[in-house]
Amino acid sequence: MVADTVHIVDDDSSFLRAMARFMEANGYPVQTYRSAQELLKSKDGDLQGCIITDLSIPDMNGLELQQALFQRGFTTPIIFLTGNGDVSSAVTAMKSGAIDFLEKCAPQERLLEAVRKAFVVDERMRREAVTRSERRSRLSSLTDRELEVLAHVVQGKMNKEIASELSIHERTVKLHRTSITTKLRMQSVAELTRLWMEAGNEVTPGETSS
Amino acid sequence: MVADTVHIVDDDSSFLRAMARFMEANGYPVQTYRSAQELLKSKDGDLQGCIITDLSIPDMNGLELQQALFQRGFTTPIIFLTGNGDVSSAVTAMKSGAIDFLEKCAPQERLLEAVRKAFVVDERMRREAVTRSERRSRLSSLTDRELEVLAHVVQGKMNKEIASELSIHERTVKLHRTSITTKLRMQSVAELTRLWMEAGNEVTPGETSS
DNA sequence: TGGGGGACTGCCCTTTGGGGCAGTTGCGCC
DNA sequence: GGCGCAACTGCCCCAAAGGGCAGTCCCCCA
Repeated sequence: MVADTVHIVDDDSSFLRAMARFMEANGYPVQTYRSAQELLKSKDGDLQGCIITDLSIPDMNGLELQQALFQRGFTTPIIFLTGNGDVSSAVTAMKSGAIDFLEKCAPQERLLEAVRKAFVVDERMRREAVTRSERRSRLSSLTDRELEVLAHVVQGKMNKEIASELSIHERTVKLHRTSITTKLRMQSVAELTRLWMEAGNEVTPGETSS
Repeated sequence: MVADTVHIVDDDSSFLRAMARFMEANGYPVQTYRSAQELLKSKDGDLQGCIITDLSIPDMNGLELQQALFQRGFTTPIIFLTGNGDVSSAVTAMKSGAIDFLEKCAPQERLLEAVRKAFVVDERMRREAVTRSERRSRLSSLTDRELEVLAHVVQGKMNKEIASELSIHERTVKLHRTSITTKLRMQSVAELTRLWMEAGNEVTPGETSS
């Protein structure tokens, strides 16, 4: 798949061609689809870049397409471009996270601006997803027991506390900790805490055995 | 100021009265304003709850009111309710963070739903702002030097490293650390790291010696 | 002019963390 | 049955953290 493509969905093929030419003229790789299904089926991996769709397309309307993409886990930013837009649809689309909702008569500069913004958003979300999953996978290299110990460590507990709460010996806790820091290549509690939080984990206080 | 009020802005006084009655009938405290200025001036502290505004009000339009509130630091959720809405205004409003953009002919249930959502959002933002500023103020009880040391601590550096980077003695670093943990009432690096991050500070790697 | 606070140093002690070495147990797998 | 792996324990050592006590500067403020 080509990186950062403008995916255009519209059943009006002359409009589709014109829009494709316009985007290409502005330096964007383009892929066109005559229906929502066509787009959903063509998902080779994922859709990178952004989607420009008409509100009323043959099989499902644009809002349904938006939902369908969302449910399939796509986060590709969507720009609605429609001839017959109404306030209600526009609001629904925006609530669901659309980048913009333009009428076909809108100035081209508005559209280009939306595309630029969409690309920025896509890039950011993509990058965040990568680092998040990278952190998750690093954590998943730990055994269950090690994760359990780590959960206590990031709460700032001492080895002896962890030991008593897990009903194991302090020496064993130390052993898990060295294993954790070795696997994750982190020496300090501060780094572990950051990794833990940035991987999206919650720091649950638990019972502090006073 | 009364907690969790529905603030209604509209220049049509008969509509304003009707809407006020409707909201009160649904159990919400209400305050009414005949213009944007009236709302902006009446800000006794801050506006708690949500704002329902017409798009076209005498002095400034609803979108301008939204901007004005934003610039004054208000985060009160806004619901637009308009008779003559167009797609473009709706999109602008939603982009700027409006909770909803309804037409006056919309079913009342939609409006109530929007108000409920707005209240939830307001409550959440308010709570987050409180904890954030609470954390900030706790950090601000530290001296400059202590903050400097803390910045190094949350990077997971050892006392001797911090000492050499600040060109002071290790004993002094320890001293600052005890002062920090005493003032903040936190014993562990993990807790300090969390506080640091949740207060919105960045953990700047800095130069790791060696 | 004296007092208080912040930053700093030096000595000395205890607790905690980290880890080497040696060993046991239990589980799954070829 | 032998092998690897995870979990676990015990002993021993060193390094780092934490902190008490005593003291020095320096600056600001009553």
